[in-house]
Amino acid sequence: MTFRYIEVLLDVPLPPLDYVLPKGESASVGERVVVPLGARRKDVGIIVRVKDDTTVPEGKLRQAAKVFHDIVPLSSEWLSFTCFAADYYVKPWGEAAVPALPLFFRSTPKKLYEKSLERLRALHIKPVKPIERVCLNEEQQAAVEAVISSEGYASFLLFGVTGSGKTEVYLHIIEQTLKKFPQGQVLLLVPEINLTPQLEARVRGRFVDDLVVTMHSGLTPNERAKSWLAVHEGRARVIVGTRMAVMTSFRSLKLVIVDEEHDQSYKAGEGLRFSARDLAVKRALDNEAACVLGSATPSLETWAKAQSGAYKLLRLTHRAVRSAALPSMELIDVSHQKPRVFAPEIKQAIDEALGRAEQVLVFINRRGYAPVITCTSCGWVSRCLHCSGFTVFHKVDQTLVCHHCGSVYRVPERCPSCGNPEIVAVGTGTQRIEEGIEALWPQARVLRIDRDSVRTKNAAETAFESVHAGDVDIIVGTQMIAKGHDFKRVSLVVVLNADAQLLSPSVRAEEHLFATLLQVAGRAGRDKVAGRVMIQTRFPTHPIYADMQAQNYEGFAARLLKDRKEAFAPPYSYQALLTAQSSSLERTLGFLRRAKQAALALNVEGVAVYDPVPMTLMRLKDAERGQLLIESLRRPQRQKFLKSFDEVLRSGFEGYSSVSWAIEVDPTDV
DNA sequence: AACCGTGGCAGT
DNA sequence: CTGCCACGGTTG
Repeated sequence: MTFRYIEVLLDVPLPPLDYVLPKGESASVGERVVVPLGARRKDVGIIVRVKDDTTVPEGKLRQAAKVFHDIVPLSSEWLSFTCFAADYYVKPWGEAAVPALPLFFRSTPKKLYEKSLERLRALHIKPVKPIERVCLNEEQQAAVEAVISSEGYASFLLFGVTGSGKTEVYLHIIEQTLKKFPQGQVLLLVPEINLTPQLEARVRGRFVDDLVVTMHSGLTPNERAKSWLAVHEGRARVIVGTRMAVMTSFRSLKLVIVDEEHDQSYKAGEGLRFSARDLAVKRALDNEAACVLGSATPSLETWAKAQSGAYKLLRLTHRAVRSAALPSMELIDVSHQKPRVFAPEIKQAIDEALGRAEQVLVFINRRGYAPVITCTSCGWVSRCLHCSGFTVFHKVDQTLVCHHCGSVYRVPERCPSCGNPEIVAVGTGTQRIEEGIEALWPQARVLRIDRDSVRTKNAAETAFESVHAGDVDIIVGTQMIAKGHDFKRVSLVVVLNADAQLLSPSVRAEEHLFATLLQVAGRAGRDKVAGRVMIQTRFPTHPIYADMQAQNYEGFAARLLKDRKEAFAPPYSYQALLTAQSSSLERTLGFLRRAKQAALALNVEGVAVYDPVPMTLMRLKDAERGQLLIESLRRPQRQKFLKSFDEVLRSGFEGYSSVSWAIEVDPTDV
C-alpha cells in the first residue's frame, strides 16, 4: 500500500516539511528523497513519516522529485537517536540528522550516480600483517571479564594509570564481542586523528578477517562515504573514529568504547555542539550494548557517575610492562630563583639522562618563540588587529602570529607607538626552549614537535617515528607529545611553565592541568628504563601538586567534587550558555541583556540566569563576543527552559537582527 | 541557512 | 532613476 504524503527532514532550521509523493512512487521511513525547497533549491532530505493526510494547504504543497531506494533505509534507532540529540542540544532535528550523513548521500545525485555507488561498495581490504604483542595481567583479565559477562546495556569506567594497557583491554573486549555476536558491530572512539594511524594499524592487525574502517575529518569525501556505507550495511565490524563517528548509522551496534574519555576534542565546537562521549553512552543504551569509557584521569562527570555506581568502575593500577614502574614526580621550586630556562637540578638531570643515552622529553604548552613582544620604552605590546589577544613571536620565520585567527604580521623594526628601536620578546614558547637546549647541549639531537613543525599528518608520523627509532635525544613539544605515544626510551620528562594554566580563569583549568600533567608524565619510563618527571613551578605548595606527586587522581577528584558540590557547580548542576556575537560589543551585550529579560519572563522554576559578560577572548576575527550563563539543579528543568528560550530567541529581538547567537548545552569553558 | 522582496538613500 | 545593502519574512 502506498501513502500520498511524506514528512521530510532537511538541513534547514525548520521542523520536518510535508511533500506529496509522485503517483506510483513508493516511500519508506528512513529513505532519502530529493525535494524542492523555496524558489530554486533542490535538496536531499530524509523521510521520517509516510501518511495519508496533511494539514498543509493545497497551494503550499509541492511534490517530491525522487525517492532513493538504493541503500537500506536509515533505522528507527538512528532516527530516534538523532532526534534525541537534536532536542538535547536544542537544534532542529533536520540540522542534527542531515549533516550526519556523508556528503555523497546528502547531495543531489550527479550523472553516473549508480556507478559511483557501486564503486563505494567495492571496498577492497588492504592485506595487513596479523598481530598476535600479548597476555593480560589479572586486572586486565578481570576488566575484560566484567564487560563481556554483562548483558544488554551497561556502562563501565576503565580507570587505568598511564601505560597500564588499556588498549589491550579494549582489543580483547572487541574480540570477544565480535565472537559473541556474529553480526555485531563495535564503535571505538578516539580523541584525534593524530592517534588514529597507530591505533588503526593495531586494530587492523588484530582483526584481519573482519572489515575495520575509520571515520574522521581527514578522510576524503569518497573514503568517508565508503566507510559510512560499510557500517550502515553491516559489512564493517569495527569502526575506529573521532567524535563524528558517533553519528554513524549502524546495523547492529553491540559495543561502544570511548578512549581517553576526558579529552576535550570529543566536544563539537560548531553545528550541533554535541559531546561524543555523552552521545556514545546514549547510543549504547539505545542499542542495549556495553559501553566502556577509558581514562587515567576521568572527567569529573564520569568519575561522579562511577562513584555513584551508575558506571561500573574497573581499575588497572599498575603498568602492563612488568619492568615498568610509575615514574617518580619531583617539584622544582623556582619561586626564589631568577628566571631562566632550566633550573640547575633539571639541567643536571638532563645531563645524566643524555649520559646514559636515554631520551628526554621537554613539555611546554605554548608554541612559538615568545607569547608577546614589547617595547622597552613605552610598554607597547604586539596585538592582533582582528582579535583581543597578543600576537606570538615566531623567530623561525620572523613573524608575529595570532594563535586565535591565524593572522600573520611582520615584526616592526621600531616600536609602532614611540619609535624606540628596542623591542624584546617576553616569555617562553617551544622555539625558545629549542634554542636554549641547542646552546646548552650542542651535541644533542633536538626535535621540536608542535603544530608549526609538523603541519601535516605525515610529518607528524615521520617525527614520531624518528623518536621511536632513537634518532633523537631531546624532544621539545606541546600537547602533541603528551597524548598516547608509547616512547620506550624516554626516561626523563621535564614540564616547564605548568603554572600558566594554573593562573587561567577557566573553572576547569585545574582539572585540565592535572590530566595534561599526568598524561605527559606517563610518557616516562614505559619500558625498561626507569621514569623521572620534573615539574618546574613557582607555586610548589598548590594543592594540585601534592595529589600529582602521589599520582593520586582519586584524592584530587574528591577535592574538586567537594568544591563543585558546595558551589552547586557541574556535575551537581546543569548549565547552558547563550553565546552571541556582532560587530559591536555594546550591541552584543545589549542583545544578551534583552535575552536575559526574555529568559526571566519565561518564569521556568529552578533555573538561574546570570548577567551577560564579554567572553574571555572578547574579540575573535573582528566579532565582538559575549555570553549568558544559565544554570539549573535539575536537567529536565534546564531542558524545558531551553526549549522555550530557543523559541523566543528564534523569533528575534527588534533592532538586533545583526547579532548571531548559539546555545551551548553542557558547556565546558564558562 | 538561503533566498526573496521591500524600502531607504547615495550616486554617475 | 539606478544600484547597493540592511532588514524582515518565508521555506511544505
